[in-house]
Amino acid sequence: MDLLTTAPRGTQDVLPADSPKWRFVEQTALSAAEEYGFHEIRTPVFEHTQLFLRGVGETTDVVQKEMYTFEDKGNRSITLRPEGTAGAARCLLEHNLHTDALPVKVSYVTSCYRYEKPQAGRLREFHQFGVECFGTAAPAADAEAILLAWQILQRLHITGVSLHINSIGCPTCRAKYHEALRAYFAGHVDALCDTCRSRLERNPMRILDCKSPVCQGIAKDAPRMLQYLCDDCAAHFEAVKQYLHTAGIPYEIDTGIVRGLDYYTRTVFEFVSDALGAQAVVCGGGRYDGLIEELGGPSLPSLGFAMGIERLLLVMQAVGAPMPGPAPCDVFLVSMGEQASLRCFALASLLRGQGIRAAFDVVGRSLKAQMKYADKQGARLTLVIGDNELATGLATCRDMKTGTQSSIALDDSFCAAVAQKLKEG
RNA sequence: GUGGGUAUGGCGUAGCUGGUUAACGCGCCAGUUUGUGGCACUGGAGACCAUCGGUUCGAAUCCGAUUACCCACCCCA
Repeated sequence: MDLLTTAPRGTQDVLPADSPKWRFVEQTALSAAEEYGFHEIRTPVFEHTQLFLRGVGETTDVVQKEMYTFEDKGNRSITLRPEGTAGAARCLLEHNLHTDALPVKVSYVTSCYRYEKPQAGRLREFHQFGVECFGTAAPAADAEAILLAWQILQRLHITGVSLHINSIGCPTCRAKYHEALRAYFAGHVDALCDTCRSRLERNPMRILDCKSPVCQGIAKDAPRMLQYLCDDCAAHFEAVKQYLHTAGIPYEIDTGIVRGLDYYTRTVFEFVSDALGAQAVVCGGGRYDGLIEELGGPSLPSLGFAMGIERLLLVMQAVGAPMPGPAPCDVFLVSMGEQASLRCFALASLLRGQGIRAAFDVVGRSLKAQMKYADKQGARLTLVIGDNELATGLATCRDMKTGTQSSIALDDSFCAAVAQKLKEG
């Protein structure tokens, strides 16, 4: 393997042909969020390791085996962010944003880092668009965030996604439920698969989601979280569903949804695509009422969600959603000879000053080769300038679509004349 | 971290019962039009067949290891 010409495992370059797609997705998400009152923040790529240990949870897979953690030269333990919420929460507390009118609503586009085994839709460096809404316990906020996610998917023309929601309760009722689950599965320990047996202690809710037919058979009759929700949690969940109903968003209750990050409480949701393979969750989020306090802040019930940009792009590709490509050249100035080249150089600059995408030959190619190149760049117009044109002060203008040619004066009216030609085309 | 698959010029592929100069399409460069693109035709550049090692008189073709990618588990965006 060539270390100099091969990017590290699980990373991806975004090439010129694709960057417009990225910008389209990011801008669509960010501006939709803005309509909902979420304003962009930018936080560091790395944070103190401690933040993620506390925020994400020490028992989670993400923290235990997937973080890029290192010591800097000042012997501080530093970690490349594995997700966006913890950093956003830290930012909120550090700048006392929560002392302003609540809720505080923020959005972001960030790169995240997780040391995982890469596969389709799963990278070591990946990008998330996310929003966080700090400081409200009301179910309307849950529904609003879900509606925003839904809106973004619509605007990206992503079809074939379904919304799955669940409530995992508050720490109190969840603990009771875990007990009930363990008691139930204890009677079937021997039949469970190896992974599920290890899940029994760590996270028994995961067993409900096991792919093994045997485990599924056992899990079928297991108690459900929803039965164990305390009155407050149950009422909250009901209200969220009511808002969703009002918004006309179709959803299904999926008791298998258990977010893998410790901070989640009550509402959790996922948007799942039917066009992707195993990594089909395109958006995931939920409520995290205890996180801010866990980080040393005040009690500040909050929620948020994140979308994987690479995954969004994959689905868009799969469902044939329209995506922009690189902007084509408007005008290509074909030059012959050194004098003409100097003139084209100046003229191109003038056109660019008017917001026209102009290019000229910087290779020294033949007229024919320049024409060919202009065509490849998608130029709508070519302007040929050689000794004749320099002498007469009239450039030959060729419409690349129709092939018709005309003259454009190389005087003060030049830019306006070119702009007019472009408008006609 | 576990299991399975794949690896040939820039891209997509053929060749793979081992045997002289590794083929095709697209792309790139040039010519057919010595001041004009898109089509067509002609020519050209570009690959020690992922890497390392082994079997053999001889390997892109067989074997092993490594790496990367893909798929599934796990986990998640």
